[in-house]
Amino acid sequence: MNIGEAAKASGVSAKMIRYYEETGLIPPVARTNAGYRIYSDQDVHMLRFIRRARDLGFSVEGIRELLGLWRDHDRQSADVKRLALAHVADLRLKIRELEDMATTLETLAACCHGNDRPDCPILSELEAPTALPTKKGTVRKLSGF
Amino acid sequence: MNIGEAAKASGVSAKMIRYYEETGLIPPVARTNAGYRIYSDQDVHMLRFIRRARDLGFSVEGIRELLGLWRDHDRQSADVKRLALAHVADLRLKIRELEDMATTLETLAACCHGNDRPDCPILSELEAPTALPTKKGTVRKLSGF
DNA sequence: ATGGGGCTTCCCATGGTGGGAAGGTCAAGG
DNA sequence: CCTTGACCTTCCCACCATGGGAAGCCCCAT
Repeated sequence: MNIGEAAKASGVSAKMIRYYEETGLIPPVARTNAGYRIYSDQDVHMLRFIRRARDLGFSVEGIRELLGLWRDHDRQSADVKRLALAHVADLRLKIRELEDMATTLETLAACCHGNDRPDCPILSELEAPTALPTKKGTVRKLSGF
Repeated sequence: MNIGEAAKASGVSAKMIRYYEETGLIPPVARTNAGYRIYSDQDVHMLRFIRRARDLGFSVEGIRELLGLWRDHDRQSADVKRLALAHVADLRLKIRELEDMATTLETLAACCHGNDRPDCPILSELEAPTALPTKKGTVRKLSGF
């Protein structure tokens, strides 16, 4: 199977497949005499695994660990669970950060007349923060997503 | 005021201040004979504005628009409100995506024994997705945050 | 006058992803 | 057999916002 077909079959773009190979997330595949990469159904299977993990928000590093466990038939499911729940914790943290931003902004917007006059509490608050419902002292750093 | 002092006073790192200047988010400031940047209280005021907007998750482009309105004393507060609410919509969308990922993973983790045996529904589902509570056909692309 | 801590610019890296150029290859149809 | 178009290869560049670090200059206090 060509890289294009593998891409279509797995949902991972050809560009990304090459990238994953280059960075060692997946092992180099066989080549034709002309240098074309050849993919087996097994390979596509793995690519779909990766794709699915990306869908769930795992970083490439996280996927590296997942793949390790996937390939290790002596793995302990507790390890997988730990990995998954750690990722959930990351997600929930990020969600809380975004939630705080959204509610703060909504509160401000609700105070804004939204008319043709220039006075606007949103800008005022950006100018001089007045300790609004943003708890825990301004999170901001989107903690590396 | 030196760039270092301005950074401390505004909460924006010196590196980022230079970057904002370079990319035209803020106008170039005056320099000493030796080429040192000099910041006025006004400048620091603007930097704090920027910092605060970043805290609320605005992109630099978004901030560019906000700054435009901020400087425009004939602005209409409706424009600010529109900008803010559009951003809230982005945030909420992103939140929903992350939420979906988290609940899917939690559901899977709940099905995993988490013991020393290798069988694990999390890996199974990554291998061959079985239409779990991920609504709306796998969002995945973290829509450009 | 010297030393330490600023400042300057410039380059590089991150993480995933896409775009595109230059060149080789393959298969189908004339 | 040759052309054409669709594929493949590698390589470089861009994004966004941020940090790290080097080389070199500058300012102030001792």
